[in-house]
Amino acid sequence: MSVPLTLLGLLDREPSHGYDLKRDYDAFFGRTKPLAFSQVYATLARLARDGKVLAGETEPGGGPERRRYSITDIGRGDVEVWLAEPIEPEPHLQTELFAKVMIALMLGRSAAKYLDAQRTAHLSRMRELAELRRSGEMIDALLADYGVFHLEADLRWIDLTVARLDALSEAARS
Amino acid sequence: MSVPLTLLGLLDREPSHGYDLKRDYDAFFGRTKPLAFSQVYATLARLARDGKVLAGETEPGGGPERRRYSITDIGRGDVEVWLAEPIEPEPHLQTELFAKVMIALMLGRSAAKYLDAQRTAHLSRMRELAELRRSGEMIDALLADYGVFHLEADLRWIDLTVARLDALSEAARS
DNA sequence: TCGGTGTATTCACTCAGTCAATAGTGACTA
DNA sequence: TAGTCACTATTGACTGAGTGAATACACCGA
Repeated sequence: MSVPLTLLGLLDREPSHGYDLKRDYDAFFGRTKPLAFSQVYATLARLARDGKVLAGETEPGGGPERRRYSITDIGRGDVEVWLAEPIEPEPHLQTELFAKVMIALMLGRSAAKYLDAQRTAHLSRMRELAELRRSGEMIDALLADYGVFHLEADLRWIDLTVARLDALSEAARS
Repeated sequence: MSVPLTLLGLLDREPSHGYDLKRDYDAFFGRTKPLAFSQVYATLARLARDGKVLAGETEPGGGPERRRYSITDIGRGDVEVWLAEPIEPEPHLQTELFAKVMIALMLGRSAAKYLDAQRTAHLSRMRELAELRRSGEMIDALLADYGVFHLEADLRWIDLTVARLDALSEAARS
């Protein structure tokens, strides 16, 4: 997901404190998996070290001391590049699904049984996402769509793989 | 991908050396992104520390010293559980695509332009995978199918998102 | 005998991420 | 009014994943 660049992007709107940054991140990108505070500060420290953000002095005020972070020109350049370049589309073809099937076949376990269980789990998750899509805000709906599309992709692949299991188990023995 | 469990799975076939393990891993799972030797040994060290593999003594022989690793009952149990349990289907709905679109909208950049570039990159990658599918072995074909299905899923989502860009930019400003 | 190639492992290091600790303020409450 | 709870805000110590460079032996060909 590139947490550093997402935080940098948020800081490109306006300078902010680690605490607020965490809240913003969660609101937009961390709905299902919120960012830990400690990770925000760890990331900010690395960004500051690399000259991409500037850490202000600690300023006392109503409450504990806080530190204002602002983006630098270098950081702004990074965001620019990041937004201009498309991400690598499926570069590695690496997948846990495939790994489990192969290892199962190598060890003489039933890959079909595993794939069946996986299909069930996928279908159940699809129902969850359908519900989220119906009940949530617009952003949730969009993310749910993303999930559903990829679950469907997995399901297609699972069916294909079940059909090719014999040939695959051949390959696993080599 | 869970490198530890994949290595453990390979070791569940028969004891092996780090070097050979790396070769096996690459042949089956690292076609596009091979595992570094150093990562194999680092992972094996952690597995040994946790009692999941047993590191043999260094044995001199024809060539440099080598160390034979074998799986333990604990390790075997882990593999069993791993193979029995389905993976979490799209649990986090976290995606770089979405992050870039949102950040672009927040900063007043053209998300449409980015999505267009991304679509082009995806289509080009699909042609690559079609070629791999045609020319490669059976395993490559299966992995290519996986990639193609997920690229199609992304493309559907990209189209959907382009259509909703106005509403989204509303949400990005909140 | 010199250098290259293949085998085999280790070391030192960075990045990502987690958990626990610390510390100030304000509000409620026994 | 002392206690503690909740909220704001950051730091520190640590683990796991992953990388690049270094080391070392054996064999082979020029």
